[in-house]
Amino acid sequence: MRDNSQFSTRQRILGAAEELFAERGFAAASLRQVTAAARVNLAAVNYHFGSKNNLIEEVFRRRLDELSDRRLERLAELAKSDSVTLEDLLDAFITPALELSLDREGGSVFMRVLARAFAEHNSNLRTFLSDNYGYVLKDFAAAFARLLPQLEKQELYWRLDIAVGALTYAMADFGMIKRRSGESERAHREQMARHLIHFTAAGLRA
Amino acid sequence: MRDNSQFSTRQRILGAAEELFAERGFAAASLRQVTAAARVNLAAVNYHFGSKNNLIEEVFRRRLDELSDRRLERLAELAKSDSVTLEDLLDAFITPALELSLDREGGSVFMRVLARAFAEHNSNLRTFLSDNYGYVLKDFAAAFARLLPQLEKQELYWRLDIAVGALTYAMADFGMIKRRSGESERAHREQMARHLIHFTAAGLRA
DNA sequence: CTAGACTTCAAACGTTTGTTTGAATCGTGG
DNA sequence: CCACGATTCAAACAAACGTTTGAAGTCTAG
Repeated sequence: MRDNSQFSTRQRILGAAEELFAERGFAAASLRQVTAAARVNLAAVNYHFGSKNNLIEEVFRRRLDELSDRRLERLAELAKSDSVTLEDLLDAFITPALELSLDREGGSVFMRVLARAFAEHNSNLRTFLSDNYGYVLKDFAAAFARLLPQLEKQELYWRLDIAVGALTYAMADFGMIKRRSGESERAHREQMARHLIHFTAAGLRA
Repeated sequence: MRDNSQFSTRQRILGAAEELFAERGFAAASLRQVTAAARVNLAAVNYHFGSKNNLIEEVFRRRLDELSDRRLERLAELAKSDSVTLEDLLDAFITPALELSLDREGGSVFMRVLARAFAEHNSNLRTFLSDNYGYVLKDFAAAFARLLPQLEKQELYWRLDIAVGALTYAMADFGMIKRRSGESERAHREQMARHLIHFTAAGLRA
């Protein structure tokens, strides 16, 4: 359990909600569990966020605003160069997520929350994420298209879809590979990102 | 909504539960919603299954017993041949899932339920699935190891982990690619499987 | 120091949850 | 045709849910 006692009520709620959403899902994590973990009053959620749904969206906003910016920054940097590889492009997408997941304050937990959102097939959440952060994926898709001109559009979309799946699943640590005993969390995640780029680049080029 | 009126109470509950678990998740789908959709009495769940948790496990058992058998059958067939490719092996794993998802009675829905299970990180569900069906993955992993002898064990496990992620995500139809208007569900899913095998084989070989 | 806004708090609201109960109904073998 | 086990049913249980309330407490600008 993270110790957020030095933070404001708002931040403590967001941190506790993030952890419980990752562990139990959005529906199963109750506001009573969240406020107990954050050591704040139950009514604080509705005071600071209005509703549970708004709290969920705020959990995403807090991380995704920065993550999206960093990804687009890296993409913009690559646009200056004229010898961009597939690996560079994947790196621009993955490294910001890796850095977030290495953040001292529960970034890795958030990647699990993000993966949960993909499982919520018809919910408002998908709409919220697509409306607010869909442009990032669109920009990257365009960059991939320029880098893989031999692929038909439809063919490219299939492969990108599969790639996003692999990325989502892996960054959420849903897999069976456990961190080895002597290995730091950081080293484990960096290896994961390295394998992810290697694997996905090959799949896209195939 | 499927019409299961010709089936027994038990089967109707399993069908309705499968659909609602896929759509809303295990916690958010209530027994009242399930029994209403199945048009049976609320108490029928506890009469036939004992508890909600047992119902959840039974939803998996109903599909996974057969799916696991089919996968291992295909794997056994490949063992007879002496010119097995990576694509053959992936096909042995993917095609049974594809056939299940093309089943008349909601097989495609089940793949979404299965993907939900991966998001349940610490729950009993992961243990239940690993204890009862983990041997399938183990057998396939051994076959992949024989086919990719140049890869170190650890390296292979990384790639298989990523491949399982791509498979899970894609077969659950979590991605953004929608079925084209003129295209049948069957054709869409067959294309998906084809791309999946192609992409994953390249990633494993890379 | 006080007025006024901001924040926290315990308590309660009406719903909904999974589960249990005992009676009613069904279906079949003797 | 009756009896008995299997199934279905409406009703109720305590517990947990998200949300609202109004008072108590905290903090800061004037």
